Amino acid sequence: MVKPGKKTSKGRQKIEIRRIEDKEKRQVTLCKRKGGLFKKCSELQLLCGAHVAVAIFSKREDHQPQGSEAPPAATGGRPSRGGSVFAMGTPSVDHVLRRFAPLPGDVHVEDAGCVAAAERAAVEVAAREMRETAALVDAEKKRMEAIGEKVVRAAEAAGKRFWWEADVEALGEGELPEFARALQRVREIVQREAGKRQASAPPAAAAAPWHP
Amino acid sequence: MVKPGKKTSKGRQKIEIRRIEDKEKRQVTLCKRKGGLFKKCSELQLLCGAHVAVAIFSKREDHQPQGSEAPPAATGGRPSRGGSVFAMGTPSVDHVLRRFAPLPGDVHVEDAGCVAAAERAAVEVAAREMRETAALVDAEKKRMEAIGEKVVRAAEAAGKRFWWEADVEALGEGELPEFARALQRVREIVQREAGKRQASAPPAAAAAPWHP
DNA sequence: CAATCTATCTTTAGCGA
DNA sequence: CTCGCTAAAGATAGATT
Repeated sequence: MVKPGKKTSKGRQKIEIRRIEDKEKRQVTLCKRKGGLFKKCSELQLLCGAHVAVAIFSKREDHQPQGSEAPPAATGGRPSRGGSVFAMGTPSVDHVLRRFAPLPGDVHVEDAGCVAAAERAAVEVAAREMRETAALVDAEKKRMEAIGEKVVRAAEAAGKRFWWEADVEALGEGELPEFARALQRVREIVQREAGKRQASAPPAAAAAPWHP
Repeated sequence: MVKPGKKTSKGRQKIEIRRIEDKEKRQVTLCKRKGGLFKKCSELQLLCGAHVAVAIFSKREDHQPQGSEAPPAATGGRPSRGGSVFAMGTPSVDHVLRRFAPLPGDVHVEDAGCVAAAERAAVEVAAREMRETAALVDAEKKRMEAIGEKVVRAAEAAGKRFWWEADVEALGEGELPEFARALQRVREIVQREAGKRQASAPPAAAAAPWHP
């Protein structure tokens, strides 16, 4: 049955494309538009056969005056760092994975390969985010800034865009099997360095390596 | 003046979300929806303060029976490889950069840092694309496949997602200045390998390193 | 937070240029 | 590949559950 005279809602209202000040509204809008954006990506891939990768990084809203950097294991294992990252890759339909999500268990991997692209973007954005977050926190400010700066610098130092992109360019399309090989070697180096650092570094604060 | 009786268009028609078979329509739709998607991203960033990275890779349409692998330098310097990559990063408004675009000169860099995220995604997708393209071409099929396979393998070999992402995880948020250092070392290695390859490889076919 | 509902506001399919 | 036009399809702000 229809309900003739019941005009319940006001319908869609026009809004300016400026930052939504109301924290709650902003959160709701993010949630809704995130879904819409993913749908658009999915459609674009289906309609045109294009590959699409998208990543959304929401800043953490609260900048609670730190001091309670105690491992908030209660939240799910992930400490209070950045916001949440939502990413989607093609051709997977709506594969959403939440890195740094409040719930560590809600990650479903259907097609690791396809997700890789989005993952990359997500991590990159996350890295940049760290630097900005550092501006809010004060205790680890310097350290964080140094990290962010270094990462960015490494990119710029490569000449232009991103170091490995430049490499790909140089290699061209004809030859780059060595590239893959070097890639693995890199990983070893980085991990070794990471190992050193990890060994000498105190298990301080909220540095829980979150178990997937 | 209005033109009262002139109903020129049929207005938006409903379509199914399946691959558009008509090549031309597909192209137009890609173009339009790409714009819409970028706008959505821009709005999301402005409204919610979120960071967004998106990359779109359009496959090359024609799978012309190879045999004429002659350097198509006439097209603008970039050879006939993949399709086009359109990427956008935040907080830059609508920064679109066309990697592998037909016109090598139309790249404007406003904020390298912000674009990095999108760039990453773009390159990643491009890499994957190469492998698929290989399925069409026959002459270089094996070589291309090997490349794609290796890259993907390198990623998986890292344990999970992508090699450097895993590294970032391992490092946690507390320490990773070494990461940046290793990153630069990587670049050297890769470039050295690339140099070898380039030196020994013939200046064959369409391997023009497109000058930015 | 996520799902619904409704009345708009926004995007875009089809055609041309 | 991009841009303009028009009208219908689709997305979503605001309120509610």
